[in-house]
Amino acid sequence: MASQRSGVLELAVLGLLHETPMHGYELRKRLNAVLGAFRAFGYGSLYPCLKELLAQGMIAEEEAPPATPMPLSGRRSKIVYRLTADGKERLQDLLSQAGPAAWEDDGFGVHFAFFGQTRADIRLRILEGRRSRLEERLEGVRAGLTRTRERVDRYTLELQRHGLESVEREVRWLNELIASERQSDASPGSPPAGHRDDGRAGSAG
Amino acid sequence: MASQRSGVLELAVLGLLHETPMHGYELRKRLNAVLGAFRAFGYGSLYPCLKELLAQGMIAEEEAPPATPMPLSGRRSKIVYRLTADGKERLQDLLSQAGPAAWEDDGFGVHFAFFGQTRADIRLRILEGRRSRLEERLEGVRAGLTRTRERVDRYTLELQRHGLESVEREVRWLNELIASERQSDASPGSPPAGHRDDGRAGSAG
DNA sequence: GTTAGCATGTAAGGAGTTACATGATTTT
DNA sequence: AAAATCATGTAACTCCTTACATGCTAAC
Repeated sequence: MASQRSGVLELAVLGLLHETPMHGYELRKRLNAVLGAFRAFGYGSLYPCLKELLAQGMIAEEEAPPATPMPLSGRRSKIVYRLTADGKERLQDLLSQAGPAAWEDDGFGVHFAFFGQTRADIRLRILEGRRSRLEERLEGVRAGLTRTRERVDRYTLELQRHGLESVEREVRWLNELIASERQSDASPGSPPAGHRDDGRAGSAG
Repeated sequence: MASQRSGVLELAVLGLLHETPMHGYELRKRLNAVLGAFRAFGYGSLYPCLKELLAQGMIAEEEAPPATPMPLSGRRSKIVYRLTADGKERLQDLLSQAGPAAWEDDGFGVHFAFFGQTRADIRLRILEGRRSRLEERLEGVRAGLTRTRERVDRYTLELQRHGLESVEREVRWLNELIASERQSDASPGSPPAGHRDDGRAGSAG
């Protein structure tokens, strides 16, 4: 066990491999297509992560289908990974945690990306958690702004302005999402997203 | 010499102390007022940084003015730091580097915050560097989007959409800034004071 | 007289990052 | 056959985070 690598990468890898088996290089491209706007990972991060997930038994090398052209000898050039049962369990476990890790800057994007696999109540908690996190941040910055008796130069000010605006934007976005979530939650006739909403969590508040 | 701590914090601390001497606690508040929309630092990051900058001679403990109420004995409860000559030099050095460190996600905010201390040509290079960085990112994500023959669920899609929009927004912001920089650069008579007014077309949304 | 905020720190560790190294496969 | 891209990895490092620890000072 030892290193519990509970970072963004692990979740992202498990989540992507849950959709379909892949090899590392492809994984990285998908990774940067999905999360690319927020963060990027290099191979130096990915391969060690794969190595460890493999050691933990969360993923396994997929045996190549016999139809594929064997390179030459027994050595295959691509290593296709798939999620094991343990890996699926771990993924579900990670996606069920509605804590700071899920709504801080680092984690939010990845968690959101796999909301399709996440229970509706957890989704809501994460969205609300992030929103209040951002609102705290707004307050903090605004407090610093109003208390500005120091002469702040125009760049510092412009940065704060732009920062505030971005955060406000995200809050509005979250508001829409939360409203949308509540709506689909309240109407049992229409399923929330694309596929399955397994285990209903009783009633809403 | 040894550890050269050339991270975000160092620059931020040097930059803030250049404006006015402060003690650690206050420094952290200013830090999170200025950069709070992008990132936050705890005391566990700040104090070690101060310690090292002190050891390097970049900052020094300010001697308290005799008028202040001495606590009891020689022990003072607040430690006010000021920038030394070496520190100012180091700050200028850091602010003169128009490289990836200045336009990647981590560094850009801090560098921008202290543009007031930065040479005009460096400012422009950093702004343009960041813009092309973001444009690369846009291309990467868009490439992943168009090549989406896989069924992506609506959350992944919504995340990409929101991410793209945010990045596009920042690009537009950078465009305005760059235009503004070029303008003030070209007109030596008028200082770059006036912050952008509206009146421009386009930004409906 | 006790909470809340001010103020300063340390020890241990994590989650990637950077730079390097190598070979296969496809395109030009 | 050269160049680009695909594909996989390692070693060393770093900047910061988390959790902990302490005491002073103002407010209620």
